[in-house]
Amino acid sequence: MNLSERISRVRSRKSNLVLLVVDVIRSSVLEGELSLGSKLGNENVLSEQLDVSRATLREAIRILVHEGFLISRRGIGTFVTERPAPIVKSGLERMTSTTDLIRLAGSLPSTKDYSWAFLNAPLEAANALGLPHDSEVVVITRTRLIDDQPLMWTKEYLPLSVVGASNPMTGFDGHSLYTFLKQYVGLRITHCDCTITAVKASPEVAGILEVLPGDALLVLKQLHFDQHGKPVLYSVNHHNPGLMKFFLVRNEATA
Amino acid sequence: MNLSERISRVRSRKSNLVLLVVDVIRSSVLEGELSLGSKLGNENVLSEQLDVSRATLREAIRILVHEGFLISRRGIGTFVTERPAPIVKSGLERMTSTTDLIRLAGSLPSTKDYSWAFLNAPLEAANALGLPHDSEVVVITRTRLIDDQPLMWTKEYLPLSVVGASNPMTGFDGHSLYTFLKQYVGLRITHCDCTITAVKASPEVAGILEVLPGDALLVLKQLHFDQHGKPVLYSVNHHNPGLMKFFLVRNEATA
DNA sequence: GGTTGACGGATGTCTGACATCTGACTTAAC
DNA sequence: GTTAAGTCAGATGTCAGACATCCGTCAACC
Repeated sequence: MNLSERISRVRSRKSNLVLLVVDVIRSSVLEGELSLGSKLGNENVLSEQLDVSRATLREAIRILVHEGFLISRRGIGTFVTERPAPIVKSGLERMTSTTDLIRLAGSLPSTKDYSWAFLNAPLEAANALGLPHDSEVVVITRTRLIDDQPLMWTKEYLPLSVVGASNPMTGFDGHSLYTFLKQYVGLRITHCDCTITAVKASPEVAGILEVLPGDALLVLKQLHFDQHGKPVLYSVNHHNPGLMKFFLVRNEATA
Repeated sequence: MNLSERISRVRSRKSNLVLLVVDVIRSSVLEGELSLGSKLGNENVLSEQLDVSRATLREAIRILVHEGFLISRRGIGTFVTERPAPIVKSGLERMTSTTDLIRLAGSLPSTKDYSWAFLNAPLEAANALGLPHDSEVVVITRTRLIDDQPLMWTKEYLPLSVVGASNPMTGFDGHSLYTFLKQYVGLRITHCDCTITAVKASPEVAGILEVLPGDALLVLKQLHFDQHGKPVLYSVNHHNPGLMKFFLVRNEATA
């Protein structure tokens, strides 16, 4: 299936032609239809093939260049970046539901000790979410397991302005919070700011994750944003580094 | 200084007007001249103010939307994202020289205990670099300091096929290995695969980083690739998490 | 009071043109 | 024969103007 076939197939569905073109070109690169280092057709020809204007195509190319998939050289052409095949796609730079991640590894995901409560937000969470310091929030606590081994212990903070003060968690099945927010609250999490650090396991957390007190744990603190750019969820995850490592592709700075 | 003054000041210097406009708008957001959640002028007006065409401005806005700084709503306008804290740009997803990173934070970078030697590559490094198990490599060891406090302890493995067996490190000033590889070996590091984990500090490493034995350390293991997609450098970095946290923007999976 | 529809304003897209850079080729000079 | 300068085609970079489409507002209407 070539580029123009791809685009005509889904064109009717949605607005935002630019993002559609981005997806089409990126898919072609990832699936190997455009080989590494190869040259794209020139913009006039390509825009004709895709049946979009050159301006639209250029906005799409800008994004892909920014992502590191393409590289444009004035006077020469636009090329697919020469990088080896991504080893594990969906590294840390993409948000992935923990459930999916475990399934992808061929293992069995599960959850234990799920509970939620109204609590005053700790200072750290309130600051991140931009709430007054004594605000009440919904705090969700749970432990995620991989093949019945404790993988991560999570605390998630939801402002009442997001889930409402009465029956805030109705409809939540204990698995994917993203899916819950989308289906029952109408919020799509589009990105999050993630801070990574390491701590020694306290006796309580060690018990939960079944490691020794004092063992090193990976901690991810994440502030999630919805489609309007508003912070709607703050989470703190403690990981057992013996069971979970994080992977990431880092790119050369463009400036 | 408003936007148009900014742009006229540096316009002559460089090509790529789009990236210039990106920088100008992003700086305005980060420095607070455009407040969070505020609306940008409409594209026609703004392009006149910046003295660029609307097409150029739109390519710049696309990038900033993609980065999460702006959000465009059709029929309404383009707004600065409501992020509580200005992002430290150049997060983990971009490779940045440690020296630059420390300078950017307004602190003083330095190095101590620099040394290198020919050694047989440990299994882990040999596997990553695709070398036979008994291969000799150049191993560089050093400790990076921020304001004279130990920040990270690094071991870096270079195949002899990269630097040569005779006088491999001539020209290296002990600071930026990237710069050395570029200037003296002709290799540009374009990206790296990075694995993040956490370990307990051994007595030796604790002594080097001036933390307590058993403290949690962040470990980055990185396989660096050159412009041809070949692995040319494997590094293992131990970080003091009290002095260094890693930041990252994670995006929604597009598929 | 609630619904409908017109309207202004904003982003999304298209068209066609010119500017400028790059690599390759041709040509002239030594 | 070798080297240097000049020319040219082709590519991206930028520009200008136009129309399409979506959104919030508000007046008019039932």
